[in-house]
Amino acid sequence: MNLDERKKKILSSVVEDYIESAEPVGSKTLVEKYHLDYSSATIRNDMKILEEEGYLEQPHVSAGRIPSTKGYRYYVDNLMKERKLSMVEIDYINSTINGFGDVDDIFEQVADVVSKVLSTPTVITRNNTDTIEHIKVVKISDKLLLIVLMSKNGTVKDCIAKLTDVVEDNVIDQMTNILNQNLTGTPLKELHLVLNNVIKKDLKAFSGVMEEIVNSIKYEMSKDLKKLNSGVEQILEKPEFSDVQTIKNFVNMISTKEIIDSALEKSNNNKLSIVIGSENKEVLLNDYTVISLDIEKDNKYLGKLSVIGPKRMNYAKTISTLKYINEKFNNTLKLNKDSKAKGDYSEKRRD
Amino acid sequence: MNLDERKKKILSSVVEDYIESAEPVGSKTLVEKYHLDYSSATIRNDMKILEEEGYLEQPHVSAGRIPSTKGYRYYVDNLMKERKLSMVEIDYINSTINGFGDVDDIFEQVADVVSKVLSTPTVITRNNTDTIEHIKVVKISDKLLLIVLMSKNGTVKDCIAKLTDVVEDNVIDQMTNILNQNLTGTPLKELHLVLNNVIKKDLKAFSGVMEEIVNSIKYEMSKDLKKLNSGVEQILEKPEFSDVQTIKNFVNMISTKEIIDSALEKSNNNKLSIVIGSENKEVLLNDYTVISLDIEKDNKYLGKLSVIGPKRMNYAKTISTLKYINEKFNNTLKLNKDSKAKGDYSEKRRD
DNA sequence: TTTAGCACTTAAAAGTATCGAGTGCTAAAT
DNA sequence: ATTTAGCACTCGATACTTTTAAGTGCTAAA
Repeated sequence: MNLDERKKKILSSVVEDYIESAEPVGSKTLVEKYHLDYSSATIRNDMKILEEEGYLEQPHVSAGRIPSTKGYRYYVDNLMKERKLSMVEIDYINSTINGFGDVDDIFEQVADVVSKVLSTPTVITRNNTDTIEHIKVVKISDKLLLIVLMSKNGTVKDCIAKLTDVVEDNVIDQMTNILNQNLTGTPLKELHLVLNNVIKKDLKAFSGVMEEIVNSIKYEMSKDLKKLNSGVEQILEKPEFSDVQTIKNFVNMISTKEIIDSALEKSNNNKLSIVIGSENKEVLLNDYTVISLDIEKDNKYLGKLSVIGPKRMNYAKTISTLKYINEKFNNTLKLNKDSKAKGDYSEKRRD
Repeated sequence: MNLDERKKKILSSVVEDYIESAEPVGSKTLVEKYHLDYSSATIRNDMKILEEEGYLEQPHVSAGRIPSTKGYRYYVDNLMKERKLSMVEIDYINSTINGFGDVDDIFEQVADVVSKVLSTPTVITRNNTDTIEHIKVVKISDKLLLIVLMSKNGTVKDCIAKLTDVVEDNVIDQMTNILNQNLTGTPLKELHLVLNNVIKKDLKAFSGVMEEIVNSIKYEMSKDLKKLNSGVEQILEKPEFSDVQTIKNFVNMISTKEIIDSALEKSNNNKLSIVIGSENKEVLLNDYTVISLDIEKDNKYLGKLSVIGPKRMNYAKTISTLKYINEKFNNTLKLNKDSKAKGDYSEKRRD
């Protein structure tokens, strides 16, 4: 596992050249483009050793070398240099994320920007360890209720329940109380289960009304938290997508919820997770790399931002972009709720 | 423009065979597969005339014929037979559209189903002639307001405004009144203009608070009303997408907002609009057909549902699917608001 | 340990040959 | 006047062959 300096230089040059050119890298290229003060024959010998050790691969005998998964991994863990974002990139990010809307909206904006800066598809996943903090029911008209769900980490979700009959105001207040008593502290993930219990316990008292509300909440929560933010147009321009089958597989892969789920699952235990090529459990992802960063604000987990691209992606740029976004969340973005607002609900309800 | 019976039969057979097979149709195929009681030579003569008249095209001299835009147009206007949806299709549609959520949600479900049934991308556009009927501002916590916009046709939209300072309840009531006085009846399309005026007139009185609210509303309204509901995976399996350039162009086209806008604009004056190939103003759409249907309920325009596919799409099936959806809106789906609820706002406001 | 030199391998590009589906036209048949 | 059999012709598609060039691995010398 310990490579001498020259081999390290060769490996990192191969990785970087291949990331840039998408062409297998030959010994001559290395000598000329990178400043390796050795002859091409020497480099060739080293490359052969690097191949035998599993860091490089050769598409065919008369081609240059490309990095293997192990090669990328070594590069990412040991050789990669940090890359600062350029002012242009920073300006672009800052001017596009305006901070309007709820946390979901902002996440969507972020994913959009990231996919543009990196020319690669971006997946966002929102917080799923969050819990319900408070529920509010607002009567919009006689047969229309707006249900607002506020979570501990500051997300606000709302949905509309259509009633079949007119309901008295005090009934709504009673129901709101029931919902709050039963649901406060419930993880969003488990909300549907708890709601089933609520129905069983209290349905009789309020007949169809509660059922409507519960159904609406369930539907709202079932809407997919994972969104794929395009960038597909852009990735298709990359040279690895020059044959029809690759494109089809990629488009299929990226539209298959299960695959995206599996990709994101793997990264659960690390703040910054990099899963390269065949390190992905899912076979269809074996030619791709998934980089995810947990987005946090004030030590609260807001969600995961993931980038899916070819193995040959710009690792340094991707990572620094994600980190910058996380920084931005902590330093400049104000979110829906600041900590001082906590606990206000019970005292000052107006409805 | 008047074709004799035999030529009509030939044209419709060419169109239908080509829709099915995606291969240029030759005279022999026509004689054998369709029951044309003439020799292939006779058919060839007629095909030549149909080509001279512009209904058919020949990719190259030793190939069969494919329909031209004019040919498809004649087929759609004069020859196409109505096609009833199969029970399987109807069941699938009915079981997938559950009617939960607001009108936007239902439209999204519908687009999803349609793209699956037709194996082709579907675009939905929501109502943009609708007007504001009533605005409600709900205080969620000290520094968080929920603004609910109700439109005349029953859409409910809402957004969240984050305040920098705590605001008194009566101030919120005053602001709500101002908003309602100024905005009731405003077309959603023009909302941002009117909001600018509101800021100018009333900003001084309520400083930053109103600005926050107005910005939130603006942002919410600026979110794209047009959504592209995938189906891209499926369309790529069709034989016209067998070369990389076609796929890239298509993916680019379909991700370009301006192109989609232009496609939908054209259909503005008809309930059912069919724009075939080169009839599309936008050059990039010249190989595609856009079919749109205005969705209405109780004579209220809810939005437009559009399907984008290759010229070689199943016109009859597409049209009958769209019509079935419209019917479904009228017969079985209940929406947020029924007409009786109208006018309730002013009398019974609880806030 | 490094390097010059060279034979060798192979994918990709360019060129060539063959095949066959489908045509248009002519002349004969209805 | 209309229809049809017959046939030469065209041209894309497919398969096969040749050429080219990039890059290697090995050997022997520095």
